[in-house]
Amino acid sequence: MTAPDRPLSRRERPAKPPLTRAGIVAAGLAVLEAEGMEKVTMRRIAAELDTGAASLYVYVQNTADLHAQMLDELLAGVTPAETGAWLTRLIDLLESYAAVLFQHPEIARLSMSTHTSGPNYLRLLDTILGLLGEGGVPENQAAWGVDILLAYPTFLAAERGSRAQPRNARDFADLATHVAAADPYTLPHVAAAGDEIVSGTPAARLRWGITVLINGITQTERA
Amino acid sequence: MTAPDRPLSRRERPAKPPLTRAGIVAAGLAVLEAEGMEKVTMRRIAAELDTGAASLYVYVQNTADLHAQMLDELLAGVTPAETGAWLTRLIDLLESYAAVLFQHPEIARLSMSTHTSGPNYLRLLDTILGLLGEGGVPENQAAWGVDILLAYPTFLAAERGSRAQPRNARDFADLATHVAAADPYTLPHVAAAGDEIVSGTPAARLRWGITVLINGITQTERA
DNA sequence: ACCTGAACACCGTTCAAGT
DNA sequence: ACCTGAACACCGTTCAAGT
Repeated sequence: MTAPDRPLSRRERPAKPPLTRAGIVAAGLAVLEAEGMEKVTMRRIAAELDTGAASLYVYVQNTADLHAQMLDELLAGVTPAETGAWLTRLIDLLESYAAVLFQHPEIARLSMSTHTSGPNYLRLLDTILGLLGEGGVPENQAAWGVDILLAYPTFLAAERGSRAQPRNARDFADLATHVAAADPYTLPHVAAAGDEIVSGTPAARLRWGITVLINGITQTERA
Repeated sequence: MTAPDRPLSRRERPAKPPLTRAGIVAAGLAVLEAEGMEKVTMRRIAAELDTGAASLYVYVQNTADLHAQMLDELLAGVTPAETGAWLTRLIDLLESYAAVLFQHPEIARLSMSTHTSGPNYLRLLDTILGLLGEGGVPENQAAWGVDILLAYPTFLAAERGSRAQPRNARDFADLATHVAAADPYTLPHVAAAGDEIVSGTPAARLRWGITVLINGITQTERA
């Protein structure tokens, strides 16, 4: 409405913080929180920082690089309890990892293709290895086991993260419908199991799943 | 070079097969095979079928719908052995599922966000439930277990599918580098486990992982 | 009913030109 | 060295107009 008829001088313009890699990642997370992953584009983030998309390329290699950085930043919040039995600490840690991913299913999806070896991810890996070691799991089983332990929360989150995601909700309802309508002749076992297949809250399935994985890792020797 | 100076008449033009949903899915798979997932776009597929992108929307709701359809089509090749012990048949089936996904990591990645409840997916579900039942696994454990059994191959394929994928290969090498360079003070367990973490062929890790999951599912009661 | 071209509203990334 | 605007080469999806 009251647009000035000349460009603002440097003194008058609101101070624009300098671009940094961290600032770009933070802006990316802000957009993610506010508008979801599909709005996390170079152009949108640049707008957030009051600049052009091209300017970001001084600090960020490409979109994949940015996404990996964002994921690692989110993992900063995943920390273990300091006391307690190794098993409860491990389950808690994995549930907290899952919680972060459930809040950001799009990032969970991304983390399958765009890996991070950022400091927070490595710390998480280290903590899990430590806990498995405490539980007496042989080192070679633990080393391959971490991968499996991190995979399942990621998968569950990607599959049905809680963020309002019309497409995904519809897909799952779709599966439920197909399972309910399964022809007992062509799909006898699906028809027999019925609701059981799609039953349970994500939290309940996660908890059981984590136990399954830990039991399996503990009890399965490597050839 | 020798372009005709008038449009070809209907008789002269090479016969153009009519558009069908199946034809569009097949064209999508052809493009996937030839040029990779990132080229599987509405426009590219339309070009393949000698038409415009808009024409596809008569048969396909949107990109997600198309992708789900493509995935289900790929699963047609995943079929179980007819004889043998339930355990070896189950392991074989999961390895064959994994093999398909390893050849199409981009589809594996996609299948996390875009679900299919297509006929082939449901058949796979049914077969696995049947085999677990044969193995004496209680029905409620089997019903939640299928999800876990299908998750791990998907995750592994998405993570390091074999198709030439410069970004992914670099990421994994990156992780290996970080693991190798892990500071024994801040990351003691990673440093101790060292190479072990990134060791083994995908096939070997997959086989051990499947065994881990089956053992866990068999031995973990549901509350 | 099916098909089409053109348009709309976007993308990531590069690059020459500025400071 | 950093920043910018403009350009390049794309996207998915919609829609009025044709057959």
